[in-house]
Amino acid sequence: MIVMVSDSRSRMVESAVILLAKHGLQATSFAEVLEHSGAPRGSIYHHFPEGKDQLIAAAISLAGERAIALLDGLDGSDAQDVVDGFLGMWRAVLRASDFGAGCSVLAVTVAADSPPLLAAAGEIFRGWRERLAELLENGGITRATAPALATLIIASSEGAVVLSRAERSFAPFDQVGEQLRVAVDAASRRG
Amino acid sequence: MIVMVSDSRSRMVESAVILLAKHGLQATSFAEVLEHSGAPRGSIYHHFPEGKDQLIAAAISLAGERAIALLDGLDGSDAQDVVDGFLGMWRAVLRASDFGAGCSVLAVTVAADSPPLLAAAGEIFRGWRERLAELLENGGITRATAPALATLIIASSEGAVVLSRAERSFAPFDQVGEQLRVAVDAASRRG
DNA sequence: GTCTATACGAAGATAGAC
DNA sequence: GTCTATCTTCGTATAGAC
Repeated sequence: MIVMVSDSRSRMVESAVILLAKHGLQATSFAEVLEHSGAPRGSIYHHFPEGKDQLIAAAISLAGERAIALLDGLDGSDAQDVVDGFLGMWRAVLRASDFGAGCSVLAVTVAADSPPLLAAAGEIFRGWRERLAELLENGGITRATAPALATLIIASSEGAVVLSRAERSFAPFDQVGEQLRVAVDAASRRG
Repeated sequence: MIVMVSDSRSRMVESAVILLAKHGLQATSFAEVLEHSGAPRGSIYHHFPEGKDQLIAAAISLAGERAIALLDGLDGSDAQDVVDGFLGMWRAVLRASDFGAGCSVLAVTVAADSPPLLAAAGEIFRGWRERLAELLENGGITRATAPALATLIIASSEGAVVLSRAERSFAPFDQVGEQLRVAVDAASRRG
């Protein structure tokens, strides 16, 4: 039997990830997090003595680790399959939320008022870029191209999710996916 | 002598664009806008009787038109120069703000709580995509490729600005620029 | 067009009991 | 670990004078 060290804490972090992705940083208030998670009121500053920033940092850290875990599962695949897997994750987010959700790390980046929180977001993005570059290299892309191609894939995925949310249509997202496949194919041939 | 129909109104809209790009939607409060613009307190609901949403809609509309005007100035250029011009605009935003500002339309998209405001953001993005596609076509890209390539350029620029803000470095932005140039070059050759 | 005053709610945060 | 009560600040919005 596994001991539940702190169930309400993890439920709050989980809810914060979802609320950040849907409504942004300022709208992810303690009141919203408590309602969404069902966690008890009195446990906020017990679990997060440093306040909201600590909760948000934990949330984007979790979101960051989940994306890394997804990437890990794609290691060893052909570069094209790696890209498809990564895009598939974001497509699922758009579909499951009916264009109502995006990336929690991006939401924090564009609204953060605290330098440490912004730096945390930057570290997460950098981790994604580096891990994806490794996977692309393992999938047949040259070492000279993989880092920049990885950054293109992450930047354009993030942007595509925003465009599709705003337009409430998969059209922008799928156009980006199509062009990324062309780019990866060309890079694979060059490699 | 030109009549100043409403100077404080346009100053408020101008300030809202800047504050949205720097601090996001919720942080773009009337108090901040008034302080930044120097507009008088009593004129808020005179100029914007529908409240904050009306101010924000005017702000992203202005930002949208400015980007269109920049694109218009690039019409007739080679596709590669069009892309360089578009990227140059975003690079200037990052540089002038020391990585403190991004895209006001993106900021609204990820934090909007009002469907009309989200739809307004979507229309702006769609307008950019369509105009850029025209320019690419005029610059030598085939009609079959131009729309999707335009969307890739806009999505990846938006994402690259976010990554560079978070990492406080031009590295992600410049990697994306490099890869976009490769993609546009390849598309030009195919055309 | 601009002013002051004010209502009202929500936000983050703290104190002290249990 | 969780509760209630409370404080302070800030947000949007309205009313009515000038």
